[in-house]
Amino acid sequence: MKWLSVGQMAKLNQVSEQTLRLYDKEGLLVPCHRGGDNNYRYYDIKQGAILDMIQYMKSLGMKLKEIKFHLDNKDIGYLDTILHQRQIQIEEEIKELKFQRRAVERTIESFERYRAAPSDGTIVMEYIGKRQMYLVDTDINFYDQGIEVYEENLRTLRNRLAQDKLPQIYFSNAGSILREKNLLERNFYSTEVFVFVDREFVSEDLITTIPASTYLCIYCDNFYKEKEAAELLLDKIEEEGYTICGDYICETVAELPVIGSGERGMYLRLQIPIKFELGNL
Amino acid sequence: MKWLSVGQMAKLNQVSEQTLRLYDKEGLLVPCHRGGDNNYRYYDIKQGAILDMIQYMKSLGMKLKEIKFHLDNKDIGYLDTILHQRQIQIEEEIKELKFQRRAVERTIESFERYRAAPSDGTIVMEYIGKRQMYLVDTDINFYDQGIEVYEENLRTLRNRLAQDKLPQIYFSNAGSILREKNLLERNFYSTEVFVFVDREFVSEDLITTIPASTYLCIYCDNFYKEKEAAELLLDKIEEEGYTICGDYICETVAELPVIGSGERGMYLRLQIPIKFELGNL
DNA sequence: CCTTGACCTTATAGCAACTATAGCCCTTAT
DNA sequence: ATAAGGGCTATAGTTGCTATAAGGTCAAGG
Repeated sequence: MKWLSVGQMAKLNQVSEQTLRLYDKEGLLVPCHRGGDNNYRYYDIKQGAILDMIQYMKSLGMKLKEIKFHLDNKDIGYLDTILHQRQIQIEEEIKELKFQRRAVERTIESFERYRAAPSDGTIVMEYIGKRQMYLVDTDINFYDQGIEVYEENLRTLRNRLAQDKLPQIYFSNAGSILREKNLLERNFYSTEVFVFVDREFVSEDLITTIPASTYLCIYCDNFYKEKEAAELLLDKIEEEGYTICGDYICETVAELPVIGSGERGMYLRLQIPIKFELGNL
Repeated sequence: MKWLSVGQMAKLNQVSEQTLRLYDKEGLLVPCHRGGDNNYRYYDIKQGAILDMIQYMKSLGMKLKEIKFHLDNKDIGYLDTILHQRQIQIEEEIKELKFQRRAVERTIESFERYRAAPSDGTIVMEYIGKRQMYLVDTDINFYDQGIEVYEENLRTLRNRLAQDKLPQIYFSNAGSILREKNLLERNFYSTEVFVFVDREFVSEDLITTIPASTYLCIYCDNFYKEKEAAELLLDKIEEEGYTICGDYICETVAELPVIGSGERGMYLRLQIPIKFELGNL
C-alpha cells in the first residue's frame, strides 16, 4: 500500500495542491495519514474515488458545505432529489442562454445596420417586413417634456419587461410609436415605448405585431433632432404625394456605448409607412 | 431638472443602493452632483442610460473593470469584438449544458436501474442493445494487483477524457472490459477501462462500439467479489451449454456516494455475450 | 423645540472556492 | 555548504455584491 503526497495526489487527480489542502481543512477529504514528524499529508490512491464524488457533486451545482454534509451522512435518496433539481435548473439555463444568444445576434445585426446606415438626415424608401414588439403605454407624453420623461418611460418599459420575465437584454433596442391619427395632424404626442422581440421567445399575448409595409425613413443621430427630422419626412411625403398608412415608428438602430454628454448616444431610424396613389405608379 | 437620490435612482433602475454606491466608488457611474453640506449622491435620470450600458456589458460577461475601461475609452469597435466573443462563448456554454443534461439523465437512469436491479449474486439473461464507449488501454493489468491499480487506471481514463475535452461528468459510469480470448481461458487479464458515452456528443474516432447481444449477467455489489462472480457466470454458461460470443464487460451500474470504507461503493453488472447452440433452441 | 422615522453617509465584514504569497522546515544531490 | 524541490501554515486577494454598524440629515407632527 503506497501513499501519495499532496503533490502526487494533486497531479494524479488534476487538482491543485491548495485545493487538496482546502478540502482537508474543510473536512471534505482528509488524507488517510499524516507523517508523524514532518506532518506531511499522505493520501491513499483509493481516496481518488471521493475526489470524483466531490467533483461530480460540484458539477451538479452543490456547494462544498452541502457536499460535506452529504459525504458525512451518506444519504443516497438526497442525491436523487438533487439530480432532479439540477435537471430543471439546466433546462432553465439553456433557455436563458438561447435568449442571450438571440439578443447578442440582434445587437450585432444592429451594429452592422448602423455601420451600413445612411448618414444623418438621409431620406430613403425601405420595405420592412413584419415585426413583433413588446409595447408599453406609459400615459406620459414625452414629446412635451424632453429626454427626462423619455428616460422615465424607458424605466417603466424596463420594469414591465422584468415583470413579464423577459430578458433585460432586449432592452438594448428600444423605440417609440406615434399613432397615425396624431401623425397626420403633426401632433407629436406619444406615450408608448417598445422593444422589438422575437416571436418564438415571447408569449403571444405580450406581443404587438406591426405589419410589413413600405416606409419612408429618415436617419437621425440625435434625440433632440427627432421632431425636426420627422417634420422633414412629413414634408417629403406631402411633396411626393404619398399616402400615410399607419403609425410612425422611431427605432433606435444602435445605442452607442459612447455617452460623452451623459446622455444616450443614439442612431435613430424614423419610419412612416406609406402607400402610393394609383397616379404615382 | 430634478435630481434623484440613491434610493430613488436604485428603485427606478431595479438595482440596490449598495450597488450604486459601489459603482460610484469604482468610477463606473459617478452621480452628477453631490449635496454640498450633506454629501448626498444626486443622480440625473439620464444617467440611467449608463446603467443600462453597464448591465448590458455585464450580461455579456464583462468584469466591472473592463466595463469601466470601456466607458472611459468609448471604444465602439471593441464592443463589437466582445459581442462576437460572447457569441462563441454562449455556443460553448449551451453545448456544455446539453452535455450535462444528458449526463444527469444518465445518472438518474442509473439510479433507477440500481433500485430495480436484482440482488447481489443473481444471474439473469438480458438483451442489451448497441452501446458506445470511450475506451482507454492503460497497459496495466488490474486483476493482478487489486483496487489500487484499478484506481490508477481510472485516473488515466479521466485524464484522457480531459485531454479529449469530453465532460468529466461521464466519468460517473466507468467499467472495464476483458477480451474474449482471455475470458475463454479464465485468464483474468485486463488493461482496458471505459466510460459509456452518447454517440451524438462524442466524435466518431474516439468511440468504440459494442454490438447488441444477449448477455448472461450477474449482479455484484463489491469490487472484490468480481472475479468470483464472473467465475460463477462462466460455470453457468458451461452448464447450460451456451457459447460465448464476445468480450466480457464489467459495468458499474451505480456508483454510490456512500464511501464508508474509503473505497468505491459500487454495484456491478458483469456481462458475457452468449449465443445458443442450435440444439438448445 | 424636540422627537420620530425615513433616508442618507462611511467603513467593515462576509460570501464561495479557490489562487497566490510569504516565511519556514526538511531532505537530497551537487 | 548550498541550492533545488518538496512540504507545512497562515494570510491576503479575487469578484460583485450584500449585510451590518455607527452615525449624520431631513421633513413632519406633538
